[in-house]
Amino acid sequence: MAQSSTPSRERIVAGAADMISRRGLNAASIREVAKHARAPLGSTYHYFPEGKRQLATEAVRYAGGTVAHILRKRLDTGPVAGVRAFLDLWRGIVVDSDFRAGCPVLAVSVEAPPDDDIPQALLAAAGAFEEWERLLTDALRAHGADPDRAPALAALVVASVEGAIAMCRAKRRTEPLDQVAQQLEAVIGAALGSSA
Amino acid sequence: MAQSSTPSRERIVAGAADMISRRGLNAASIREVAKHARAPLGSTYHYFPEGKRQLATEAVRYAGGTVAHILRKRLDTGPVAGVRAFLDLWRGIVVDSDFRAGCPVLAVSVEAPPDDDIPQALLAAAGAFEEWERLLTDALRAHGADPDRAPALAALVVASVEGAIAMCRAKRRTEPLDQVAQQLEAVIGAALGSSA
DNA sequence: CTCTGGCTATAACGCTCGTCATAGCCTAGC
DNA sequence: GCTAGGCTATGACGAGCGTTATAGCCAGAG
Repeated sequence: MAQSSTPSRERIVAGAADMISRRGLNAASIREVAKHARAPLGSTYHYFPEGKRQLATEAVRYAGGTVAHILRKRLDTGPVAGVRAFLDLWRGIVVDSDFRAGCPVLAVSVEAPPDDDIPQALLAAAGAFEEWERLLTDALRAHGADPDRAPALAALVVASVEGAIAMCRAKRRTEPLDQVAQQLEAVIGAALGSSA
Repeated sequence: MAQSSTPSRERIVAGAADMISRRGLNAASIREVAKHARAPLGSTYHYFPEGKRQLATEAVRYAGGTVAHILRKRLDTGPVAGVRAFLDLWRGIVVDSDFRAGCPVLAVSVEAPPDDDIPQALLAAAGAFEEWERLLTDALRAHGADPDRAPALAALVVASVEGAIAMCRAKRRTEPLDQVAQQLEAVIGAALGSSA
């Protein structure tokens, strides 16, 4: 009995999310994830019997949930503050890793399964995007944005931030995230100012 | 002597770009690329003696150049038309492939090399992004946008389109690209209307 | 103290990968 | 016709992958 209470499992998931965000889904091997989390390889298949499919899915859900949590907290102060926190979060990850880490949700979304082997992780990625968009949409509406335009505006925010993360990695510069931050702030400010 | 004149080489590069955009950089194996281009595996190393590094780099450059060419043509009609063409191009690729293909430049930007093995392809990706941004910036400036704001606006366009491509793949829906298209059109329209 | 069961350790399986080497084809130039 | 050289064909190499199986450890329940 005695059901573990291990931090092992969570460490593996978090490590997998980090690894995926750096190397991509395919190059993030289970062996490396286990070593990086100081867990034996056997434990990986003990905690995640469905193998890499399950591990990748949980890693995406974990990352999506973490970001959503931060987003939820900061959006209380208003959409502009929330978007700023969203951007700063990713900026920090990119800079702290010296442009080696990115967004695991994006990484999974870009690498398709061979045929349709790992659609589970893709579903989790879609879920993460949708949750972020939903949070942003609600905040925009609550602060006077046109309710009909809010979802598209939220999609613009998520899409541009994800794209900017990739661009920062390629350029090894934070310029894209900074430019996107600046423009998004202007756009959202205008959208809140002129509510119908 | 007789230097080939083969379409083989270009077919391999184009096929590699397509494969990378579907499976990602790591999962796009040279064997599969060769088979998909109906070229023997040996030829791959004949044409690209530096191996996968070189092939990936040329594939990114090829894709970047193709998009830039289309962008250049359509931006003559104005930034709004150019952005629309940019979005429609990617929308077509995503839809025609049944949400299996994406942007090879994005794929390369998301998957880092193990240590710093393939920075060449990353450099090519950065170059592609920069060329697209430059074309958009010039068109925005030429049509009355604030010259200081134009580069950031161009970055927003590229980032949001790239992010939307990934989101469409995850959701298996074109909604993100459509929402981004709609919002970008509004933002650009406003930026052109109110030039300082 | 015993024993149960969650976790670990270790080794192996088949497969695919990137890369290289070598021998052969087959056209274009003399 | 013959020869040279761009391209092809074939097969092998070591390494890493995901996955599985089996035996062993070791805390905690009885």
